[in-house]
Amino acid sequence: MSKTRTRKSDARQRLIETAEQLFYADGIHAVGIDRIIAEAGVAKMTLYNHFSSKDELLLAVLQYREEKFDAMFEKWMQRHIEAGLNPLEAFFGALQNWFESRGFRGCMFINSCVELANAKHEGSKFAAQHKHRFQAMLKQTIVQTVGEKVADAITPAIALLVEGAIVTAVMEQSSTSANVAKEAALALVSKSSRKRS
Amino acid sequence: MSKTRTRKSDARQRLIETAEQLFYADGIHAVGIDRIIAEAGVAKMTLYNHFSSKDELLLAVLQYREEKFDAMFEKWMQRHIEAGLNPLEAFFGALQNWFESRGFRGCMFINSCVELANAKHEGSKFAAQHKHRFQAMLKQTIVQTVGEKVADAITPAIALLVEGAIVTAVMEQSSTSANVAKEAALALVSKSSRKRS
DNA sequence: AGACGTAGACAGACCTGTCTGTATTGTTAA
DNA sequence: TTAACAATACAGACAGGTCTGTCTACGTCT
Repeated sequence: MSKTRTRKSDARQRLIETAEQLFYADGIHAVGIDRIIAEAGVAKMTLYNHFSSKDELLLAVLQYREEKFDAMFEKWMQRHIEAGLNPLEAFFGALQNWFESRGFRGCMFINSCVELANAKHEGSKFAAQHKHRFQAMLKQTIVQTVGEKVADAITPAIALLVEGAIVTAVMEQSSTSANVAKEAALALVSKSSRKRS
Repeated sequence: MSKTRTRKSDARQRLIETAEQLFYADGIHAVGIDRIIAEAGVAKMTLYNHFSSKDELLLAVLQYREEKFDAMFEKWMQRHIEAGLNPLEAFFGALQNWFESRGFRGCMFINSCVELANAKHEGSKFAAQHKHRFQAMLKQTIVQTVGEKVADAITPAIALLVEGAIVTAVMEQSSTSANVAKEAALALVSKSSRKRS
């Protein structure tokens, strides 16, 4: 309760959360160690006791970000489902919520890949894996709406719409791409369902 | 013809082309002035005589990149059209050519926006404008295939497919997203044409 | 002579990561 | 209850490198 640590490793979590905000807002290269420790209120040696390098901190940040993002997205989707939307519509509703959330600056995993500029970097690998996991979640959502067969056929295309909507939301500083993607996804669903029913 | 300049401003062009390659391959922050001038074989003062800052060099690079990219893309499309594809199919063929080109690392304009992390930066603004110009070109392509009415309705969605395909090609280190986007675009076209014809 | 280039030292800021020394905590043991 | 100890955290100097941008002095072409 005094000015030093309060529990086992409060400092570690504070570092991760601070770094996540800074990396997301300003980019990885633009944020130095000194700024992270200053804003986290932590000594430099504490950082290097928990993480062997900035890269390792970044990796912990990405893992944390994935958990946090997934939880946030699920919550938004749930709200739309409770409002009576079907799962796929709820997905795009959540996407729009995200685009309109404070400080939105695109997908941290895409951004990290771009900044790292090296597919072999652990951060890039993790980002690629995240995209697979996210697409798996999207596929489950589509399965719930149109069944396994149709979902298999159209999930990759809808995933492209989603990625495109994210990038476009950043570039245009607008959330309208979520709706464009939703309408296109529903069009693909209806076309694909008709063909197979 | 000696070891110094050969014409009016050979050095300037060499700086732009060198910086373009380096910025695209490794990112803006990761590439320092010293490296650019070393690889361009130019003195530092020559750079600062032509450009007042790194940011201004970046802007010149983005302008050059747009011209170069447009020319390259047109050439690829033309080749597919000569092979008998319709304009929209040719567009996606060119997209795939791009994804498979040596050193492909996504869209430099998206990447710049991500790295600059500031929508007010001149580079970000230029990148956003480029996207509008590129989408206008895409729309003209769609008009040629399905007419103005349908094009108006589906161009934004197809643009999302294209952006998504670019990002996915980077993340997955694969060009297959070009085909996924093409099939989805054709599906949207056929659905939209049927509805209106 | 003047325009344009080269080479490279330099300032001042910032970067990552190491190191020393001190303070506060919880646990263990007397 | 209190003394001692190990963990953990703090503050901040430091090394060695990189960054952008400025400056001087010199070369080479028209």
